[in-house]
Amino acid sequence: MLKIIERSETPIYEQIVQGMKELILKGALRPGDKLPSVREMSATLLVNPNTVAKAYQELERYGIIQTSRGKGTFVAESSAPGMEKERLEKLRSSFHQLLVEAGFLGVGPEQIQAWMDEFHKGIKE
Amino acid sequence: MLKIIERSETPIYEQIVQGMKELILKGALRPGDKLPSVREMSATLLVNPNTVAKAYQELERYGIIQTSRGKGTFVAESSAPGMEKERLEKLRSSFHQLLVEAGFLGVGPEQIQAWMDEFHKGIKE
Amino acid sequence: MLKIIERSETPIYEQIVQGMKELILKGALRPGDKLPSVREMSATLLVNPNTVAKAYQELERYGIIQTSRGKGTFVAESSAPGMEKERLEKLRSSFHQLLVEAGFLGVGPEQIQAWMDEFHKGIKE
Amino acid sequence: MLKIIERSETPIYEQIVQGMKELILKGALRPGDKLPSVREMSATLLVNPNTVAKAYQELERYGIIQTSRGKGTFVAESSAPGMEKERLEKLRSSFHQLLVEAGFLGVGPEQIQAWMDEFHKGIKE
DNA sequence: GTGGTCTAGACCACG
DNA sequence: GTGGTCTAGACCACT
Repeated sequence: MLKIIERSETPIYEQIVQGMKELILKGALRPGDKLPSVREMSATLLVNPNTVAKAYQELERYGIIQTSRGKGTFVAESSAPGMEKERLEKLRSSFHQLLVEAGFLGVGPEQIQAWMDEFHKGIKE
Repeated sequence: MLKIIERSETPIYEQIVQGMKELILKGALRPGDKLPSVREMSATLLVNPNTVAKAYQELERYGIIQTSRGKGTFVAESSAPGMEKERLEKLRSSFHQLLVEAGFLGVGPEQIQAWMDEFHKGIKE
Repeated sequence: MLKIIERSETPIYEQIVQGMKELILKGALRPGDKLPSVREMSATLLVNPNTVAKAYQELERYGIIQTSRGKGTFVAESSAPGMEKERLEKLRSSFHQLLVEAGFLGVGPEQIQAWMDEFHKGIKE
Repeated sequence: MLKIIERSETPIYEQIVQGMKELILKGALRPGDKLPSVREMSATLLVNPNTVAKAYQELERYGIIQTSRGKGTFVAESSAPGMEKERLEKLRSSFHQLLVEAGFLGVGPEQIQAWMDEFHKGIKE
């Protein structure tokens, strides 16, 4: 389900967070689904348990997953789109910088549009 | 010209790099233009000279600027878009992840499209 | 393994870079091998950690080594010879200049040929 | 006769030194020939006079040129191949490092041999 | 414990 | 005056 790139510059815990988000967004994980335990996950990903724990904490902090003591961790019922102003501004700024990078690599709006279309096809299934 | 956000999680030197890229892409800095000296820049940004130097070296590595010994630093003549496969793939993946984030924040394709249009208006001037 | 010449005109960090390249080329360091940590290396070479770090970063930029957060630095799996046109031209020009120097020192082609043979013997082992 | 690359990483004065050496080695400049004055040279190369002066000093230090007060500077009669042990060792070490670089760029002995042959053709004319 | 970033302050080569 | 290198010492994020 998840693939960790050991040598990526994005931290492993962040890769887990992002991977989970994507799985949920694409519907592979649905509200109420049970997540593998920290130990299981760390075993399958060949990753330090602390790292998985940190990822889960991050996800919980954003209300994306919930832990029920003794039962396990589950995808939260309402992944309420927070629309928090701060995070939104961060997103906007990231996108801005990404477009600058694209400009320097000779990647035009059409290409980005194409990438976008391709991505949203994967979501609407 | 450049604004540094102290508490940002993106390193200062990286902010300088990104800022310069944007200034060049927007045409505020043109090929052959002289950049402020390391010491000047460090004074105006209230940042350590080493930090500015690191940013300049990074920019030079990408062929975006060039330094002439004892004379100063200048915007390179042809920032030839390398179209390097590796960096391109990185960009693509960043965009992918950005769209995941957008999905969780309830930001749809239309909004992103709007941001994109706005950005490219700033370039074509 | 590495020897630093304090008074050399080539910077210390560059000497480290070159030394590591040689060790790898000769097979003393193989893909996947762990490099000494920045702190270790700085201790054994009697050099500032920042200097070692700079060398490691340079090596990483060329894809020769890779760092895993919190784990350490490793020799990259496939130091794919980029065959980048620019670096190749630089090499050629360096060699050209070296031959000029040789001419002035009375070193003829035969001597250079001999050096070359000796070097490649060290590699093919 | 000489071409200066403004943005090269090798200092301008060094480029002049190397260029003169090459001209002499190839026979374009012969013992006894008069060199352009510092002012002339600085004018034609569009370079700071101090820079040319430094190059001339360097060349004189190695006994390659000689200045006669009031008359000008001339190519020395006997560009005696000093065979100084120290410089020779430096050359050898430079060549060694060059071969390491070549190895990483995928440049084999044959290619280097070819470069060498080509160079020596230019000399023997 | 690992590397990454930053500061402060110093010296040097180049033009 | 310009950038390049180096040191010393500090804090932080990641595992």
